[in-house]
Order: sequence, then structure tokens, then C-alpha cells
Amino acid sequence: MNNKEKLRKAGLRPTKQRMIIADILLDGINRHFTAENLQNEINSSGNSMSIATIYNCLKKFRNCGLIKQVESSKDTAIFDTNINQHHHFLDEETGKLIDIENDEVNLHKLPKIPQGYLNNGVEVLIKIKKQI
Amino acid sequence: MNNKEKLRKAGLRPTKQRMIIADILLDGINRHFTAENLQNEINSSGNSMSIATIYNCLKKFRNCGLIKQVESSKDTAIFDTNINQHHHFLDEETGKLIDIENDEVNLHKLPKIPQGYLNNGVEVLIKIKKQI
DNA sequence: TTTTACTTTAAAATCGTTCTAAACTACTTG
DNA sequence: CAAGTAGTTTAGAACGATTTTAAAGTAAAA
Repeated sequence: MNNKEKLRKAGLRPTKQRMIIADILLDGINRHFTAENLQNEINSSGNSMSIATIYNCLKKFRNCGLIKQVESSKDTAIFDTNINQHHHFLDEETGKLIDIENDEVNLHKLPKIPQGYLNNGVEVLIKIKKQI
Repeated sequence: MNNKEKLRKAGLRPTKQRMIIADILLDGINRHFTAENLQNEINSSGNSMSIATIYNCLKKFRNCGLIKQVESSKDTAIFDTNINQHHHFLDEETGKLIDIENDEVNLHKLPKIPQGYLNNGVEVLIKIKKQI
């Protein structure tokens, strides 16, 4: 399925700007990035786009499940092209994230989900720091 | 150990402002809060403090391990008085966090920590959503 | 004491992100 | 295809959380 079809399937109009972003993000390679990172990539691909459009687009893509947003207390939002359930190592010093595939973690015993709620995804974060 | 001693032990001068905050936060009760939440509590305790001082103090307290900061992609930083290793339920709609004690989760099989790094804490986040 | 280093403060600045409202474009319906 | 309409993009302004500034204040050391 090409990117135009992916966008349509997600209920998004395949505009010129969304196609540029889809071509960068939906190439099957897993990466973590910020809005600013993406703008730089757009620029180096010879295109350009308002930062407002980039934010709009990232929000739409995320809400449609084309990308994920990482839970992180950094000051900048971090997005992830890996949309499968998976986990992360986090180097708190540098903010660097490394993917952990789902099958590398085995969670026995989970707590009971609070009354009236449904489980909507489990994320394991392993904080790491450089050895000295 | 009283709060003055706790601050000294953490390497922090027990100033008037830090004592006011310590008296609110270090009462043994686990809670999640923002800088603004704390300012409101300071105000209702009959005191007042510059917001810059509150941020300074929260950063110092966190760096000394007197409180923790929660990994969260909300726009406001969320702090936690529970400094033991523990986990969270997160309602992504509302941002509400609920503690999960460490012994309610059992992680068999963890991935190998990347070369040159040390494990610095594991956090499990269970995203939940309201049943409809 | 006197000195020195650290802390607090109000106000300004910064930075990521969202809003505004006007121009533009994709899609729908006739 | 033509015309309408609903959704999209944009630059720039606005916003809100947090940090910086620099001057005044305070705790601890000498």
C-alpha cells in the first residue's frame, strides 16, 4: 500500500504537505524525532513547510495511529514511527531513546485495572546511565 | 528525622522557602502535583513564594532524590512524592495518574542493558481509558 | 564579625506549541 | 466539468510553562 492509500485509509486527505511528511516518516524504518527534527528533514529533502503545518500533521498522524508519541518528560514532544507495542531504554542525561521489542520483555503479574477502565497499552521504560 | 535534617542530609541549605515546601511535600503522603498545584498549596497555607523559587526548589529536590519527576508527555511537569520504585496507571484523556506499587508488577525477562550503560530504574506505565 | 557563597525575587526573556483568520486546495454534487 | 463546501495551509501573533537576569537578601564559613 502506498502512502496516498495509507493516508486515505486513515481518513486523512492526501495533501501535498502530508505526502511529503508521509514519504519521510512511513518508510518502515523505526525512529524517534521531534517536530524540529522533521522540519530539518523536510528542508534537506528540498521542500519547506510552515511549522504550524508540521505540528498539525504530527497531531493528525498520531491521532490516526500512523505514528506514536513517546511519554517523556523532556521539554519537546518526541514521536516514534514504531507503532507496535514496544518499550524503551532512556538515557536521562542525553534524552536518547532506544527501542526494546515487545518480546524482549515479559511481564508476569499485572495489577488489576481500576474499576470502569480498560487497559490501553503497557509501556516499560528502563532508565539507563553511562557507566563511569 | 525532621525536615531541616532531611534538607541538610540532601546537601541543601534549609532556607525558609525550602522548609515551607518540605513541610508540604515530605509528609509521607504520596501525591502527584505540578508547580502550580504546589503554589496553590503554599498560598493556602498562608505563605507565598515566587514561582521561580518554586521551580528552583522542585529541581533541587528532584536532583537530590527528595521527590521524583514523572515521565509524561503532558505540557506541565508532574512531580511525585513517592520516591520508591513504583509504576503508574495513566488515563491519557485526563492525565490522571494512579500509583502501582512495585510488588504489584512482576517483570520476568528484561532485555540486556546496552553496552557501557547501567540500569537506573524500571518504570511500567499502563495506559487506561474509561469504559463506555 | 566580616566575608563568601548561595538563595530569592519580580520581571523579562525564551521556547515549544497552538491559535487566528485569510488564502488555498481537495473533494462532492449537480 | 462547474460550482460549492468543507477541510487545509500559512505567517505571524499569542500562549503558557519554564528559565534567565541581576539586584537584594540570607546562611554558613572564616
